[in-house]
Amino acid sequence: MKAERSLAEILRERGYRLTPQRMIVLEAVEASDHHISAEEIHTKAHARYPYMNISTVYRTLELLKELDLVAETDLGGGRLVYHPAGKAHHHHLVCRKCGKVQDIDRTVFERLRDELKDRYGFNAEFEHMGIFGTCEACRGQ
Amino acid sequence: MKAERSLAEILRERGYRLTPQRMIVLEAVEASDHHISAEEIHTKAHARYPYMNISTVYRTLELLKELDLVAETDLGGGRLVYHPAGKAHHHHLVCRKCGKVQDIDRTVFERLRDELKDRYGFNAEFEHMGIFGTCEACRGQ
DNA sequence: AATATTATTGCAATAGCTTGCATAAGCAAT
DNA sequence: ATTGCTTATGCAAGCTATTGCAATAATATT
Repeated sequence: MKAERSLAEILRERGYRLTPQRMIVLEAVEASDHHISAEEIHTKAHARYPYMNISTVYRTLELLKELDLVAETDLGGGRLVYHPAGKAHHHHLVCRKCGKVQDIDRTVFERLRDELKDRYGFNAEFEHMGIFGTCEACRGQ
Repeated sequence: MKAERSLAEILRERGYRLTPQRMIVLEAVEASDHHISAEEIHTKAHARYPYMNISTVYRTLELLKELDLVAETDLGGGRLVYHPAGKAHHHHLVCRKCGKVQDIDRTVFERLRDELKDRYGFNAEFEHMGIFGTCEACRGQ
């Protein structure tokens, strides 16, 4: 059982402040059932709370990433998308042809991580990777 | 021995045209000894040939990627960089702390590629990946 | 060599995201 | 509750990259 810690608590112990904007951005990401873009977050958040600027949305997302509350992924389409961090699936196979996104387990990267560590002493961050390619259905063009 | 095929030839057999702009962009990438940004390419190319617009540079780079003559990589810093394709090294370990970039062999991704293929039927493109993390020297902060 | 066809370019507008700076507001101490 | 310190926000400007469209230029045909 993981203790639920409030956003206020998490922020304050690092010297950050709780603001309505931060609460609302986080809630918007958590409320969304799909990967949501910054623009969508802004639209939703602004409807609830008019004092909500797009640059604040971006800055808040940056902060929530740092706090490991939100994850950012590039699924193509020229915009980054966001979802709550800490879910089971951690990577995304993105088909260039049909656009389908399949979520996969993080474990597939573990062997590669180890190899980069052993061979180059490099500590790679493989989190919420968008992996582009061609899905099974689209194989033969 | 690989036969050298001219740019004109490669373009024409696909229905594309040879233009001074295309020649000069390709030469700028090939002449550069490091990863070069679109803006740098534009500056160099414009000096040689005044009829050279930044949007043409971007469109030409897109084309040269498709022709496998040029590779694009995200090494951070908010801009994409380009280099001639088909060199031995294919991926790049980018240290978030000191910014050092270490080029590595493509083979490290082969096992992962196979695994994604076997488990999900997914044909992943792992080419010229920028892999972010922490290098050996920066390990202990 | 001139003409027709169609790919390509330049320009300007636009999209997504970031940043500097003055103002506003959260928090701690009184 | 008020004050003071410092973080956070809004605004506007700026950066990298993309796109629609009219003008231009490369190729194939005559």
